[in-house]
Amino acid sequence: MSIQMNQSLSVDCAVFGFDGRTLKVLLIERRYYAPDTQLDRLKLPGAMILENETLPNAAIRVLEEATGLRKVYLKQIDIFSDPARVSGEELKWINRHHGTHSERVVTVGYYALVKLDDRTVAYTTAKGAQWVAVESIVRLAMDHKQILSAALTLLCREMCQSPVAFELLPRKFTIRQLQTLYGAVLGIEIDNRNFRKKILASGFLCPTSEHEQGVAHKPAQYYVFNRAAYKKAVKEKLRLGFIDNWRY
Amino acid sequence: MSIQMNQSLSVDCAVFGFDGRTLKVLLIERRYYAPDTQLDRLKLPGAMILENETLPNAAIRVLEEATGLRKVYLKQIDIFSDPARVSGEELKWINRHHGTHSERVVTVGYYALVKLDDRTVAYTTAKGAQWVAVESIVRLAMDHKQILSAALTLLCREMCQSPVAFELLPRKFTIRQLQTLYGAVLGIEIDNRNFRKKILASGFLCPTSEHEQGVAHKPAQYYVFNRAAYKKAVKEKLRLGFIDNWRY
DNA sequence: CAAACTTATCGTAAATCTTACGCTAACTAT
DNA sequence: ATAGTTAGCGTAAGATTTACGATAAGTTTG
Repeated sequence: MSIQMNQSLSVDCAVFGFDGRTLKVLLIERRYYAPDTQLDRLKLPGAMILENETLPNAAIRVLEEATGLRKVYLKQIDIFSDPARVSGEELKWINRHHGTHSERVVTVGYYALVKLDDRTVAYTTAKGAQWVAVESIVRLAMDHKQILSAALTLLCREMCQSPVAFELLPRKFTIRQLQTLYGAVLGIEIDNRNFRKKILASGFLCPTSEHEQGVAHKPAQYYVFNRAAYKKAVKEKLRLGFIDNWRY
Repeated sequence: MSIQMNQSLSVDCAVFGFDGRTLKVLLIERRYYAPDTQLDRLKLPGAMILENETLPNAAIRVLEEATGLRKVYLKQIDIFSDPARVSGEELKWINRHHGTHSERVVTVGYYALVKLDDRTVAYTTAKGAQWVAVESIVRLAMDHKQILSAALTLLCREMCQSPVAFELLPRKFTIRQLQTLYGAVLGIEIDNRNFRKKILASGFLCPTSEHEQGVAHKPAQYYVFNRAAYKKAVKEKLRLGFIDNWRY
């Protein structure tokens, strides 16, 4: 029993985006130091934590580096502290890549939600990163597939319990877009009439004067998320419930 | 910009217990290495992470050391990674206490729920630890008050969304005990008739053949928590909801 | 251009759930 | 015996959820 030595602390980020149809995650190709090794090619963006930096700040730094965005929704997933989570070739790669001599790397997973607009897509692809449909991902470098799975589980829960969905949509969106997003992430079919009713009843959506254009059906109105109304509502009511709601 | 050196990773645990009236937390008195310093006396149980140990395992180790219990409900609260969260005298104390030379200590907070039975109380008090009513705590060593506050916030949420309350009660309990616990932790008054209805409707409680004895009113029946029924229910239904429940 | 197709948006009624609260039962303490 | 307490049952009003009908407003097709 001894206190550990040469351990490193890193952050890895699962960055999610929604293209209107499916949920995507940002992956980067890692540079091999030994091209003949059988290491997986794609990984989540991540970095070692720096001196005088909190973990959330490290995640923000990684996010800005990867997407060019400063204000993104960020949430911690979990800590991945299995002593063997990176070892062998993977550990060598990390030490080479970062110029460290770590025997162990504990990482903190974060997930981020970004709006997949042209600017962001241009920035990330210019950096050689890729937006990959989440369902199609089978393996990733190190234990990043595990981190991604944990991120997805948490995202589903968060989507049901707080208005994080809006982080994935443009500022102005239609109710149908919101519905499609919920359906895609949760993997469920949603009745559009009841969805609309429930969402509008919340009072968190403000209609704009704009409507869709050029769609092959009745054009839908655009809405914006009213964060102030949400925060106010949280303060007062809203106890979400195991065995349903408590509103005693 | 350099990778950090001499950092340590620790775990700290907020261990909660319920004595039938109020929520309590386990605090330990720390040994001073310089009795004249003005450091706070009480702290949460914690430890440095060992080589070849995951963080959850470190928390389990701390818990067993503090309470003698092996199987306790454990949940991660958050990571406390402010570079200045321990510094000056506090940092000196830590290095002295653990025989380290760290410049920085990142800690992972956990909260634990234990049944405050005679055996556990005897064990902890024999160790010099104390069960302190949560509302009465004003300050703690280092940033442990902050960790405790974060633990409480999370506990409230968890109590509403999953059946963690049973971890704080004896195996056999009355519905009134459960109600008192919810009321105490959430700080709300609960109508006993509706509470009973809601709890029983969940199907997660099994009646036993035993009843209270020697109470100055109609003796209540004892129930046990049916974990299997709960797990089964989770698998099927139960999407808890922002803007209420989704059951489409 | 009319018909077909698609989604938006409004409604409504049945079913289910929540909430407030009355009432009797069964104990102990006085 | 009486008062005081909580257990435990029930019920009715009010909200919410759910399933689904119907019309509106565009584009695409023939």
